[in-house]
Amino acid sequence: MSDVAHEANVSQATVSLVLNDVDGSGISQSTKDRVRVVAARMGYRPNAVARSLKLQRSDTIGFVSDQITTTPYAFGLVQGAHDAVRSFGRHLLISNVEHPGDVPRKVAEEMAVVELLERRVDGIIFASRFHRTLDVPSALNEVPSVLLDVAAVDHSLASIVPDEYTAAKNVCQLLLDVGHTQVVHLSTPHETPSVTMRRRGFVDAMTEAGLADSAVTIMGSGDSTPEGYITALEVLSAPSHPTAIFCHNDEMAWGVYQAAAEVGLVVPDDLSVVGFKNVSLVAPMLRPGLTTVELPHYGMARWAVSYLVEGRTDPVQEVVECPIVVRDSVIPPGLTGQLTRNQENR
Amino acid sequence: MSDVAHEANVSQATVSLVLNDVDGSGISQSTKDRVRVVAARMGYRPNAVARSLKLQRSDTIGFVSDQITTTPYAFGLVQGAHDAVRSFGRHLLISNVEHPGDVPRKVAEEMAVVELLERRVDGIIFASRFHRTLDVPSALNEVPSVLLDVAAVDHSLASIVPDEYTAAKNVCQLLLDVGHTQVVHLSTPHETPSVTMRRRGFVDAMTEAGLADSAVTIMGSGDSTPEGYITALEVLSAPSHPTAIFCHNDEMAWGVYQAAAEVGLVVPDDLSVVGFKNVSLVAPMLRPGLTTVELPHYGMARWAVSYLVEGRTDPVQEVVECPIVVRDSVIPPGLTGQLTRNQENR
DNA sequence: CATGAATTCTAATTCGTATTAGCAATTGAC
DNA sequence: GTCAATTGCTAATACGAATTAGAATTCATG
Repeated sequence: MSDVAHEANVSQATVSLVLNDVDGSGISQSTKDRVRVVAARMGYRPNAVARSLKLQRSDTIGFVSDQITTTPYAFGLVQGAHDAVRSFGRHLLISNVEHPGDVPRKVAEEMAVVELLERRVDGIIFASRFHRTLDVPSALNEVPSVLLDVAAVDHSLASIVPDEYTAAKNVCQLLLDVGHTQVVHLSTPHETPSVTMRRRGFVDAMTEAGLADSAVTIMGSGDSTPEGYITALEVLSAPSHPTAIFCHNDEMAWGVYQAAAEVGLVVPDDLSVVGFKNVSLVAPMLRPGLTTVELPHYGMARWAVSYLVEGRTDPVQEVVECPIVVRDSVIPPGLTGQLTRNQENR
Repeated sequence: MSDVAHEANVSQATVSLVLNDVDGSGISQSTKDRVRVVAARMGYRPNAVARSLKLQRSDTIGFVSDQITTTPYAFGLVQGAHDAVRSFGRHLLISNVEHPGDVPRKVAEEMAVVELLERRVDGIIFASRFHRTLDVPSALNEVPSVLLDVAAVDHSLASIVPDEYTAAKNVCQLLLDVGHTQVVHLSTPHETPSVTMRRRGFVDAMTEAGLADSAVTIMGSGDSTPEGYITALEVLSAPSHPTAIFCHNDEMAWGVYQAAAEVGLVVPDDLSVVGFKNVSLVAPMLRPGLTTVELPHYGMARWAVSYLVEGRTDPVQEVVECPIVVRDSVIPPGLTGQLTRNQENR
């Protein structure tokens, strides 16, 4: 900047005033033009580090997560945060806490936050790959922060989570609406909010339909495709099998498709299936397309960024609706044979 | 730091010397202890921005990509870069160029790089979601840079790409080794290095096996699962169908599985299938598990980071080997009925 | 022509740290 | 008791920009 100033025969202050378009600076148009031309000619490029130091603001947001950058699951979160941040002219500093290695997770998380604070981020988004309850790093209180998909034990920080309970209830209702009465919930043996809320949504939907007794929840040994397959195989091999299955997630739903094919059942003719999460690599690729619940990760992350950029600090607890994505895996029970499978599945 | 200095009755310089453990500084042990205690008690946290300004080094690496952060495909690249960077005590500034919107891609890329330069990153990794040839932003020359999965038109920058040609040749060889002679390559109508190198690998493997005449490459209308399905359906419905299919990627291979099921063919009994990319959400989840090629994205990204951290600037053109991941989708042709499908597929 | 007002610019300071030259006090040697 | 060497610390400066108080010049007015 000094070089530009010298070359344009003005002071460094003038260059700063011109390039930042400070109004009320009273620089004559001719000087402004001259400075701009010289700066362009010399290829002047502002030093954001110096700028940050002076302004006490880095135009950078920290993003701490567990496995998000690392897995193909919740990349909508990073994507939303990244896009939103860029649209505000800021940048994203990502810190993934995954391999705790020798240090316990809690310590690793705290360290990640502290490192971001040292870099003077203007705010921090603390995200989880799935909705869970956490004892959140205390250093988060030193800067505006938002919890993404994380239910904190105390509610002193703003947070945004999906309404998985209502979503689960709604997809189940969708099954009930077309006439299913024998619905099984294929769940997974974890006790995160994600899991329990989906279970509760299922149970409540069934109960309200007067089907409390037939609301069967079955626990697989995990939440992946092969685990869904194995569990579904048992369920579907039994003499009387359900006419619909509500899966904890799309991956397990795929396992259900595989198990159904194995025992000669056709989806959706003999078995309706719904998933959860709308995994882009799975749900739309299955044949027939899987009806599922969309977790609005992208929008949630955008909201989190907006919250920080707007300078808010109030501890709102946002709960967002999850839209149902209807595809072709649900039809009324007992329609077997009435539809020619190959044709109606596009 | 001044506050700490004042509280410990020393100068700011002393605090700096102590906290940075400068050797040869000649600070007495007692003073060191005192300073450290005071700093800890006051919760002193260094300002990385000021540090960067003074040291002319940000300990930050820029990561520019097209769709990586955004899609579940090549997340191994971000993951590797992130982990490597963290292990060196640095941070990653991610800039995804995707929605060019009103500005052309080239301009958007150049802008992304320039923004990173303004933030004084110590180096830039310029990555692509898939291996392709690009006219790379010229601003990359102003800072140490590595091209990841990008073949630049000129070779002035270091780059690292997978050896897709050899990998393709090798998987095809694997099919030939077990006895297949009627092999079809299911490709996609793009002309990126990824696509052409896999095609060439296929053709060369076939030619070297004396099967040049039966080396059939079929182009789908795209590279996704449904597109693979549609194309495979045609291929497999023909009176005489191949005994093995080499797919451009895992997603298309899944489409082949679906098409096979549709026409009553069993994988691998009636049809062997190999994919490419080892997509974690697909290849291991298919039944039978898909034999495919692993693109070593994680390791490539780590290499790129190491290159930058080591301060290298030589324009190496690294080409890395892609391991084959053997699962259960390949067996010799003509074994139909000899294996009981349900049992051997785990 | 003097005075005040407006215009146009600059000098000086600041942000928080790293680093070097050098000062003061202590110790050692004779 | 003197000088040199050593120990232990500090003052001062720089990094690159933003910002403010005010200087220098021009203009308008009576």
